[in-house]
Amino acid sequence: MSKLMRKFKALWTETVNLKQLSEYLNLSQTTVSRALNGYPEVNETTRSRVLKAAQDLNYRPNTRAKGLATGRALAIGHVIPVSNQHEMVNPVFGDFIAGAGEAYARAGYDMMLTLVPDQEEVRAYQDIRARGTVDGIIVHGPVINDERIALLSRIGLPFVVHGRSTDVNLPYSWIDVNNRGAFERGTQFLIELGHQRIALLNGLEHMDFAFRRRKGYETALLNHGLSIDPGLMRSEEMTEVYGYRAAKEMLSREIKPTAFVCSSIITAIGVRRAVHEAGLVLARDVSILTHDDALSYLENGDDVPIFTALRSSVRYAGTEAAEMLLSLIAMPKHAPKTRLLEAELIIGRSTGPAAS
Amino acid sequence: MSKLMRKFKALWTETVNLKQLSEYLNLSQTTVSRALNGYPEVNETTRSRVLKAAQDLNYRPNTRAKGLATGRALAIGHVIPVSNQHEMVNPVFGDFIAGAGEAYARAGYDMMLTLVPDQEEVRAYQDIRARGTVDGIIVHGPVINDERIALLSRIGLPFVVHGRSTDVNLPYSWIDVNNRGAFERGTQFLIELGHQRIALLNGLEHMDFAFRRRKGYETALLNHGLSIDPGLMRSEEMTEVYGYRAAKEMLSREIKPTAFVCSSIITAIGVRRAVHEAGLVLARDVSILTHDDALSYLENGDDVPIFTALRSSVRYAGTEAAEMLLSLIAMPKHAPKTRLLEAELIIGRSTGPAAS
DNA sequence: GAATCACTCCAAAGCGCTTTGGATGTGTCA
DNA sequence: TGACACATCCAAAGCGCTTTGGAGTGATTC
Repeated sequence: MSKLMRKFKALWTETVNLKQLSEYLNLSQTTVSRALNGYPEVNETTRSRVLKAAQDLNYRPNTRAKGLATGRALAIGHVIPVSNQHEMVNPVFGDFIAGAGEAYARAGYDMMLTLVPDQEEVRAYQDIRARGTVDGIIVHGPVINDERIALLSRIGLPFVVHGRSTDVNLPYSWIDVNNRGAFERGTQFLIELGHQRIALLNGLEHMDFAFRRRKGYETALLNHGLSIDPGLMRSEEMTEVYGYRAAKEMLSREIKPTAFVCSSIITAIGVRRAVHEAGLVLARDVSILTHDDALSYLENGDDVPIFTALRSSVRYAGTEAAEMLLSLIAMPKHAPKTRLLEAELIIGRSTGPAAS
Repeated sequence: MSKLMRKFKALWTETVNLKQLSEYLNLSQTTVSRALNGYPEVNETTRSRVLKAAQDLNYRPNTRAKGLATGRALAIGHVIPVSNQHEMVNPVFGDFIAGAGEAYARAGYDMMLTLVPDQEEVRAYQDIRARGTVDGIIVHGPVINDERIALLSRIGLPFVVHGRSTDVNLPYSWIDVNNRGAFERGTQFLIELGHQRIALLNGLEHMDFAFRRRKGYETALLNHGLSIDPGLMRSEEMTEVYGYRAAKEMLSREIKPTAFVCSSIITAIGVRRAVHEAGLVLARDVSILTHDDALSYLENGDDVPIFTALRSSVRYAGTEAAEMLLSLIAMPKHAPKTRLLEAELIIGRSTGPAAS
């Protein structure tokens, strides 16, 4: 090990910057930078010298400086709306992030999180844009007629929506599950099992996904000549207690529903609790069908699914969304991309023919 | 509106930078910068002129440039280890982040997420340090004798651990629940109800929290002259199916456990399913006690808790961790801070006297 | 032999901000 | 009146990188 190298080696845990690296190599910063970034105008032998030295001295380019110079941030923002009334963190978020994170890691991008109270949305997005910390963002939790879409288009920040927004007519990029189709299919499945009184325990219906699910549910009922009974429909934050309470109430009626369609496994678990407590048997007396985001910590059984479910991996959606956004950033003038995922109907042990 | 102002107003959705702002004001960049950052050497009337103009022109300092100049990133990193064997995203993560995010927002910090495969940890942390994207990090999911702590101390990046690491003797900052104390107390509670055969469905015990919980559980047993039966102890990823399977197996034995201590509500839900399926009645035939992270989407009932639980809000822990880290960054030469949170014992409807 | 070219390399400008080290003007005191 | 402090402002350097516009070699071509 040369003297010079030792001198630099001493800095090992410190940060070596481009200047130091180029001094060590007796090359200009220009050449070193080009060698590292794969530009052609540098001799291959020098390039490998540079690469070796960078490795040895543990060189990492400073992200901020690089960003300043290139105008790109090499980071993607995830903006999660937090409502003051509903202080709930979307349980789906962790898995989505995990999926997206993989894609970012592959592409060398960082992931930036911002929690935005829903009154401050406009301000927040402008902030993000102006401060230039990210090259694009993923929009979470779209509602019906979501104004963020117009805003983001206007300020020209690339974005992909996880979900869609009914009543927004601008073109924009999104990835979504076919919620309507899935719930129509699921409901139909129950109808074909002979169920006539099917309850819907939906999420908050100003959220676009929940709105679509209700449409699907209603479509199936109408298609089979069943009437839509508002008394059998609920729309709330999808907690366990919500499922429990709603089911308990409905099951205490004179005329009970024979099946429940839930928007979340967690809610379905609550329904199951109410069913047990009422002394009823699942799949025999009462059927449950639920949407299943295939969350890693909440898998729906294993070989034998617990609940009959409409399954769609939110983690996969995360990876896909990330990749869509990255390619959007790479080709800014490209038309918006969209992607509709189909949910799979999984037959589990929570459904059976309607009790006669 | 002046001509000049209109010219700038046109840029509204564009970004106005310091130079443009200072030209608009006929002031130097220095003065404008100082005015905005509250330095004393600027006339109060000019300062308010500047502030007004910044507001009008919608000026936001570019984060990267600011970071380059100041050496601070104004961002905190959250590093989540992802194991290849266990592709699970910690369900606790969302709530923790929500809590931390609040603190960051108040302090004007951004939040940066990095998913790190566990073989690449050393490299990843050095990367983070060298690239300078964050001023400090929160370490998630500490294991026993976690080598990240030594690494981070060595490279001199401020950090706070969410949890602790047994067998690490360096001083470091952490915030943790008193897992051992909580599980000792919980187990003792069951013993006092007359339970003798108490099963433990723990998380993965190389994780520090799980290790501590087992210690607490064992301590309580030993304190009351009960023996430790490895046949009643499990250590796995805390899923619903895990709880179900383990409980189902144990309840099919000749000599059944009369109570279960679970490390997660999700696992407890699985146990409950097995209990029902075995035709047993909760709290009468079998008791369940669980740790409860008070997750927003998985609340343990409402006024009447479903499960008797050791409750500790992970969201609160997030806020506290963030604030600890921020103050650590503000005062770098300060001694490490530590914070031990006590879990609250909540009596729910899942426990009762041991069946005789 | 001069002109051209490809190949390597470099000096310096610039990204948008902070901050150092003055410069200028104003008031105060002897 | 001059000396000094104080208040207010500015020019320019610097943060670590990329990138533009050459410069210096040999080798090739006519």
